[in-house]
Amino acid sequence: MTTAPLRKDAARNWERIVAVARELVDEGTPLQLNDIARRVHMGVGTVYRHFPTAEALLETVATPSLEALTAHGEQALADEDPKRALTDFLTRTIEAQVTDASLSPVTAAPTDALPRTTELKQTLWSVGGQLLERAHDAEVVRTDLTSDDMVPLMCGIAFAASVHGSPAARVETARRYLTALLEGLYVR
Amino acid sequence: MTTAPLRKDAARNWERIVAVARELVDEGTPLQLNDIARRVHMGVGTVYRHFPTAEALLETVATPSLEALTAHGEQALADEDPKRALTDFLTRTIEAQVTDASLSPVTAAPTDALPRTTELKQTLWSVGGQLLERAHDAEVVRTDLTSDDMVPLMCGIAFAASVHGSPAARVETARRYLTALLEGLYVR
Amino acid sequence: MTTAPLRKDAARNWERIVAVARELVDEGTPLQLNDIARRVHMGVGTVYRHFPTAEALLETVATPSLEALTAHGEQALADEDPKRALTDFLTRTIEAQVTDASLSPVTAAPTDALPRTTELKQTLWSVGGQLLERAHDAEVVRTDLTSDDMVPLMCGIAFAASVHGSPAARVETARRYLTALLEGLYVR
Amino acid sequence: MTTAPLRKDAARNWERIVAVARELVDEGTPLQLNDIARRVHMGVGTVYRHFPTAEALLETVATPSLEALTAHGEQALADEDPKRALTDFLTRTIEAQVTDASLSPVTAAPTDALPRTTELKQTLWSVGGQLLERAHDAEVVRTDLTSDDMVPLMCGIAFAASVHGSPAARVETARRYLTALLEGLYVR
DNA sequence: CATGAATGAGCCTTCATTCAT
DNA sequence: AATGAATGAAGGCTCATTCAT
Repeated sequence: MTTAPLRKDAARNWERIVAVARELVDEGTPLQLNDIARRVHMGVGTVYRHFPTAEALLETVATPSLEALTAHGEQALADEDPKRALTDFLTRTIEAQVTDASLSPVTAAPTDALPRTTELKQTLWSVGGQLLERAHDAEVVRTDLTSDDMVPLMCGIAFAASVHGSPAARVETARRYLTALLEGLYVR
Repeated sequence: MTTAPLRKDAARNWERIVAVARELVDEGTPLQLNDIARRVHMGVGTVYRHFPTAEALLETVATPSLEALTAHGEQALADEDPKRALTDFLTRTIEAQVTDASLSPVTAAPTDALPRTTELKQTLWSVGGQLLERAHDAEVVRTDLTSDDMVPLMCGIAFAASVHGSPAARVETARRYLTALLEGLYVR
Repeated sequence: MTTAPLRKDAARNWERIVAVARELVDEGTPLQLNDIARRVHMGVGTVYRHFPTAEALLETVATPSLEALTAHGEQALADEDPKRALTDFLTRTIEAQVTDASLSPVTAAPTDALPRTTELKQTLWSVGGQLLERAHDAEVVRTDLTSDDMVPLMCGIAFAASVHGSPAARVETARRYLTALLEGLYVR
Repeated sequence: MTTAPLRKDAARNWERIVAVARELVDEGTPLQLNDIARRVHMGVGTVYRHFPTAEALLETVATPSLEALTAHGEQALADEDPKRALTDFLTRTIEAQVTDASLSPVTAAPTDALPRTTELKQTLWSVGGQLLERAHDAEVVRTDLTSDDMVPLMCGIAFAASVHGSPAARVETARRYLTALLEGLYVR
């Protein structure tokens, strides 16, 4: 589904690489294609064929989360309460960022390795922008923050939660920070 | 003034190393002791003698900013208006973080290379904590954020401002983000 | 034949590295992987791929001698004369130690880099132990030296022969020292 | 007493350097003049002035032991029993070698840094040679080992005792090895 | 004499990437 | 397609020795 339909064995290889990369991301190990090749018992060349750079692999690992976020965002657009819609969306975004270590670098990167990533990120920004705009229009949020600020702020909160916190407490911490920010964001 | 009085020539070398390191930090180049030795035309050993690790050098570069922040914080403690004191302190902190690239890593690091750094960071946390506590007591801020959250939040805002923003606009962006956060923080 | 069947070109490289290492050992030069890479005109990485540490390379160089000693030891076990068997074995061991500079460090090392080395050393100790035990049983040797003393004593004699002797005379010297020791060892 | 009478403070420095070097030798730390300078709180230059090389310092550390051995040897020459005299001398030598880590390298070194060392070593060889010769004349030892073999054999035994043995057991082990060797040496 | 800053060769090791098989 | 050997630049760090102060 990435580009061209892969042969069955090639597809299996692709899956195994991504699966192992996912594990590495989860345990905080940096992705090194050599390392991964060893772990999946393939030649480096094979790994390079599937993923020309470590970034491409990382983005592939992040893709499901990005897709899920996008889907949620689109559902939120269907919510008739603009404030709730925005809050839900941002909460999910933050939770995902804090939970999935592949998201922060991919989200914050100024440039992407895969077109699919660019596409997803744009959709996400767009959805976020629309949600914010609706909230603006409904006069439930202040107007000095724009849709361009959504991504940085979410990254910032995720980052804040990762400073000095046990990984276990991160989700809770991030929620608190988001709450504080939202309190500031909402018109009262 | 750092530890022991250096000989005049050694002091000059120390200065040159720190100066070059400062430039590298400003242009976003990672500090590498070998690299620095080449740039200042000294043997690696000389650089290693002055700064046993890259972290020690980075902290040395960051020290003046940390000292300035501490000084400002202590002035803020003298302000009789708790809200203004806190706002001023946080604003300065954020401006410094965004302006001086050496601050973020040093601030966020769980462990320090130099005792002086530890000392300054502790003072800074302490001052921030006191300012927040006063604001609490004066009932001008919400109580669900504690002094332990100050540092992460400041780091988060600085990080947020560095995502997707031209360096030029960063100070302004960071101020806006801080304002939003403060709006959420302040009791209304 | 070491671990996995290597590709032809890789095998050739392996051979060249070991050959050069052999020369260096013979001329008393310490093994340094960088140095070897330069001498065999390969990238450092290639040498590191084949031999992760200098110890691993040294043990590889020593392996043939260890194998030969083991084989001789097993032949000696077939000798019906316990005294002659022990004498032959120790004589060969000493000659090898004095002749091949890779043996002493590998033999004396408390820990090994390659499993094969551990295996060979254990076999060797075991064979030596059995030969000594037989001699004990036949009451041809004193009982205050045990099989645990064989290795140290052989190392000691080899070391003694290397003190103050021209390399040329070492084998002869070592034989004389072994003779003296055996005279003391044998019951009379 | 080394070369020229030192000024009082210089003498004190000399003593401190040697004392620290002694400790390092005892704990198995290699002698590095930089390291020592730091430990005795002197400039490297000062240490270098007193001891131009690490070898010179090591020999200085070893000197008292060498002197003691020499003295004992000369006493042994006064013993009218040639066998006992030789045995005593060799026993003491081995015990010293095993006990004092500075002796082995100095004894085994083909060349010396200090004239005093050369002198002491020669005396020691000479005394050992005389003791052996007397034993020869009294027909209590075999004649295929000569005085030139004394030093290597003592070094070898000390080395053997240091292979695979807990430091605590070394003296005892070395004594056993010496006994075995002497049994082979003595005419029966 | 004492000091200790400076030197820089030299060793170790890693890793992204290429390319022959 | 797959393999994995080879590459070598790059970075890290140590330490014996010199020499300006």
